[in-house]
Amino acid sequence: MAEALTAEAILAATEEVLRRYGPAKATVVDVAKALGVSHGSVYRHFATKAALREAVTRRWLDAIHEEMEPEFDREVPASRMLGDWLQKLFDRKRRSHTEDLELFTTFRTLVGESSAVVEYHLGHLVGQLERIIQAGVDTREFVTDDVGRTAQAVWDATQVFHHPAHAQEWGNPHIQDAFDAVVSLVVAGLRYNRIPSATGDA
Amino acid sequence: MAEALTAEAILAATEEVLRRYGPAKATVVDVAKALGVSHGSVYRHFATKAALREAVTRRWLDAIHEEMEPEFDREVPASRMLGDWLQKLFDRKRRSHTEDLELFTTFRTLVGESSAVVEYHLGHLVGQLERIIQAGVDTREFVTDDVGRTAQAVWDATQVFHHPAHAQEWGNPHIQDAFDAVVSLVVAGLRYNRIPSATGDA
DNA sequence: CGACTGACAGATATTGAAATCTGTCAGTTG
DNA sequence: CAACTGACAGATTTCAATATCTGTCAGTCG
Repeated sequence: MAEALTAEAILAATEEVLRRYGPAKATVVDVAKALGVSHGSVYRHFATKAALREAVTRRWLDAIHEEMEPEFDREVPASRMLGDWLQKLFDRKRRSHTEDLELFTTFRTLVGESSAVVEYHLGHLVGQLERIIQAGVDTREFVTDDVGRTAQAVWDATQVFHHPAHAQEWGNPHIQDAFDAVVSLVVAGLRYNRIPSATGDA
Repeated sequence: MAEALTAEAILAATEEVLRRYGPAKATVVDVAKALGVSHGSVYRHFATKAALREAVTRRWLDAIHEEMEPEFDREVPASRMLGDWLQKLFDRKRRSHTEDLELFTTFRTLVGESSAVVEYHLGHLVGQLERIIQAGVDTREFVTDDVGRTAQAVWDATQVFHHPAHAQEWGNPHIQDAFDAVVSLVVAGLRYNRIPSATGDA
């Protein structure tokens, strides 16, 4: 009674409950129980269970945004920045998959529930990629007609290394080799690539 | 009674039953019923239900091999062959997804059941890619230190356009654009790519 | 004698009744 | 009066009984 119930406290409790029981068993009643309040109170802050889960998902994804935010340094070539950024993303995903499979699975389920949040998240990451590629274009290291389109292509070409549907492949001992090969291919492509625009000419 | 029960007839009936009832409902009893025999007879030809399903899967995948077999023509540049091959594979997958979603889903389920067959299938397709890339290397159109490794990289980079886990994205109206962008990037990479070998130097 | 049947045991799937959960809201409390 | 409770209706999930399926094999048939 001493403290007022905040949205933040509910989110923290929800994360805890999700981690404990998994996405299939976690209920709003569980969250309320963990907070020592009635489940009706939770509904003062989140209109539905789906909204509550979505808020947790958004929080998790925002943490990734922040961690992945690229730092620009004129001394570092764009190809290096790009490789490091992709490696960092891959490492993060792979680590969370191997070190806490249960949480990873929970996360994947939640992500599958709120496509709007995910779309925003993906757009944000591709935006970071775009800025790195733009830096490469500015220094003449990369060549492309359409930075946004190319950033999306790089994202698409590396899906195997960050899309959760491919998580089981991340345990393969040769996966780092495969990653290096794809990044190398993509970087080579960026050095001399002119993607014909959808409406443009050759 | 006139005709003896053949493995071939059982496979055809199994395909029909799978198409009709889906992978979850299709039973060995259904297959036997469709053939007008007791289900015990089916077990004379296939040791288990899993083996039966696997045989159907192998058959389907073999049909893809055959259809995808590249034709070599010295007049056609390797980049064109590669693009056409990838486009053909993408079209085939996308078409089967949009035109007969139910069968596609059934197919995906079966594929998920027999990893050994799938591994063989993937190896076979990557082998076809390898031959195309080798043709490009022979004509100096492509540059690479390791054709097998590069073929795998091209495969990995285009997963979004053939891995069934990404099927829902194939309905996106901009998917062909995304495909073109990735293929263009990959082809540009092949024109000047030296993937540092795992143990080699820069 | 080789191809097939049909009854069987154990494993798996289906079903429907009971329990639990979600979302609402009139009422309680400080 | 703002924050919360707890009882409620309808939706969803659980669970145990029941039915079906898989895989085997002794026995039938031509």
